[in-house]
Amino acid sequence: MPELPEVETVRQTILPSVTGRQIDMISPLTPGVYLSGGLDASGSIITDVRRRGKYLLLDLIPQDGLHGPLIMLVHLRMTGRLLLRERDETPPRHTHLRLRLTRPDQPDNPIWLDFHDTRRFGRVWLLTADPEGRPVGAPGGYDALGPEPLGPEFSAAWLQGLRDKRKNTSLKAFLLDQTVIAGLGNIYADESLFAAKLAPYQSVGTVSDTQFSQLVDAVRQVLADAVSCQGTSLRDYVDGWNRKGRFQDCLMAYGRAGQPCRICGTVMRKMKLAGRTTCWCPDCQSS
DNA sequence: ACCTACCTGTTT
DNA sequence: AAACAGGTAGGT
Repeated sequence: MPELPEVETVRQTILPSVTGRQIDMISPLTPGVYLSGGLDASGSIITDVRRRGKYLLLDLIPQDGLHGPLIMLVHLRMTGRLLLRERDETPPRHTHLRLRLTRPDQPDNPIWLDFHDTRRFGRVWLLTADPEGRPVGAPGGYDALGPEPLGPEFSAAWLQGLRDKRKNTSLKAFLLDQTVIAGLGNIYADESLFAAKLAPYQSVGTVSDTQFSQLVDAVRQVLADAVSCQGTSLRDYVDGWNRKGRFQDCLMAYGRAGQPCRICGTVMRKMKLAGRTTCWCPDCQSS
């Protein structure tokens, strides 16, 4: 489900409700989903919610004075959700972790934050933080993440520097590689290539400097638009208050095979690339 | 770079 | 019954 715009929207929706609250109870409901590594989050105060690629990081300060800062690292994978609740209702099916959160000055006015995941691919890790606020011992992909696409290090120069090493890979596979760009998935890779007017099967080695520059602009534009629409809700995705996004109404490429291109009217096509269904306009994206 | 596995639910 | 779904890790 969630790519950068959806994860960012979840971050923004839960941030004001959880910041400053204390985790006064933590309930793992399904074995294997919450990996605490022997650490204990209960009693910690949540001081911030950050995002890196498709990961969310809840910054925690333990109150026992015995431990340094902790980070609760969350990856929603395909169908994960973080849901705020104002009542202690029975956890719905597929709820795997529940946090009870109170304000230290209002201990009798709790809210709950549930991790819900139909397919159970998602994970929540509890990790220590290093002095720079980075998680220690994060799962494999985290430390290898490439630049944030909406940040300054993501540039045509960065992509050009990868061109030789990755010359034979398709642009689609390139954009899905989290070490190249952190946060794109199947939807926004297709949307970015459409916006850049580049064919998804074009090999990286044949992309010009000008085209890389167009691609950088396209990725930034698409992601910024999708964030401002609070993400794409096709099936499962909702924000922290169980609300759908609106970007599904703005899709130009993803899921549009067989339908007319919204620019030129040509019938959109699809092919399998990097193991994922890929949709493109054979006219606008001819390269 | 490709496969398969991990899961459940929905659509064909 | 089979294919497919927003993702990633592990093996080849």
